[in-house]
Amino acid sequence: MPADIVPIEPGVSRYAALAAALRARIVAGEWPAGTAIPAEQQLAAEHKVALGTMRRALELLVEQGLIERVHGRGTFVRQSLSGAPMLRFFRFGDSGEAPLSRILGRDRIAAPAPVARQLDIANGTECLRLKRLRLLGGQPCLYEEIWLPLPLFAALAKSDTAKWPDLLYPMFATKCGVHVHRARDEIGFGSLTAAQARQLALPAGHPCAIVNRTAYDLQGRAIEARTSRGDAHAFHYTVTIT
Amino acid sequence: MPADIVPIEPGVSRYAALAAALRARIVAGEWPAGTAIPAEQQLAAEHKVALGTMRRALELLVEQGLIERVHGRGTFVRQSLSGAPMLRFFRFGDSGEAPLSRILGRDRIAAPAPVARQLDIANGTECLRLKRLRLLGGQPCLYEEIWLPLPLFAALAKSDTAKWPDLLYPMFATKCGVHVHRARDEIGFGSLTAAQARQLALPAGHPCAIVNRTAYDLQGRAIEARTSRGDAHAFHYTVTIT
DNA sequence: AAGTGGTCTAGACCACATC
DNA sequence: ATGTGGTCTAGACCACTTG
Repeated sequence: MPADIVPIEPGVSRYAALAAALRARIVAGEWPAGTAIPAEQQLAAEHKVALGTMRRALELLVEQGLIERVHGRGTFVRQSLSGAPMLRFFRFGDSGEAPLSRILGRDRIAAPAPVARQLDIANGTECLRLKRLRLLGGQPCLYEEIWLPLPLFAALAKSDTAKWPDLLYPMFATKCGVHVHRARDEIGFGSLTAAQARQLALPAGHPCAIVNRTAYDLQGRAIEARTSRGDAHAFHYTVTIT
Repeated sequence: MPADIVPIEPGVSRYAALAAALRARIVAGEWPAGTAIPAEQQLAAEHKVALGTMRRALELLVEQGLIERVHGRGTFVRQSLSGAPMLRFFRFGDSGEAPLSRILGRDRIAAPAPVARQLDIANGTECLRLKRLRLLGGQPCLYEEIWLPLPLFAALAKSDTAKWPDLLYPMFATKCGVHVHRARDEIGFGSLTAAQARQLALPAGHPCAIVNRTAYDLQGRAIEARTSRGDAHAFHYTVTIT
């Protein structure tokens, strides 16, 4: 055991400490998303540990979804969530085309208690509230209400929503420096209000699936609260348990 | 590298081959569920590999949910699925009490095409079909239709259903030697037929969550097809994505 | 005290990707 | 040819559980 590096915390394995250290460097932006981090050999030498120990640490970060390893090429910092993960809960008639997005409204408003709790911010903190419709093949399929805590997302308060891209998360990264790394979705069923139903071209009271999302950045801060509603009959999801 | 043991398949790592071999011995019943398998030291010596290689193989089996390792105690073959995993999709008012089960009907009937496909058996194979109500705090909460392929579950064809336990999977193990190891649940949405609604004490046409399950044994054979219906408003499920 | 799994080392060689 | 991650070895020592 190298004597110059002692485990800071008793009861924490060396590889766990290494993983935490590397995680901090990634979060700090030392290696931006998509770039390669140094080779395991070099990292092991830097930290004066055996190769196997460093590999164990990197394995941990892979499990946490922070990095990806590719045989022969290197180890890369993962991109933020960027696909259209909300659509995975629904089966709309079409091919795998990307959904269009139309912003219906945007205002600044104090976070009500449930949203404040979800975002872990003080009750009444000012937020940006978006109303948004998503369309597939010209047909509206999802109606969303999105809350973004305001000091952080100030850059979005005045830009022209008509020019926004169809996917928000990449814009969060470029315009606000917020990288969505993880999200928790809570699924339930309900029925549409008249206003919601109008947007989705469905009758009022129609049954809908409700997905309540909390999105987190690399540091683990909750940075988005979103509620999405879609036709319950289009909902489907598969889970494997063991 | 020991010369007496060559990898059977080119391109398959030694630890993967070891894992497959151990898996086969577990599936064959050499170590029943709940019992400990030999120590990693002994297994490594038996197979003439280094300790690290055997550990890697055991790690694989842990990932597959086949074994559990406990520091200081040993490595154990996991029990079959035995909880009440269907209830995790629903939030019924009560505490964490175990659900009661009432068998409403049982008959032998040829598998229709969708069920045959689900169970991967020939179209028209004879099956046991169960109708079953599950109750929590005296209130009916789930209505289930269960299909079991018949040569395998013959032991259940005549036994008194009134004496069956509230959980089926442990009975599958004791009476039929079938160990449910993995299950795939497909979640959808629909509405109750008049007959279903009557059983659940809900109005006909009431919205319901539909969980279509396929259960598999250790060998990976599909051994149960089940459709469960419950009040859509009681449905809730949480997923984390990364 | 004895036996188990968990951590760590310091090497060697292999397989894959790129230039 | 070079550099990357993946596999494998043969040890040592530590931490936990049980008689």
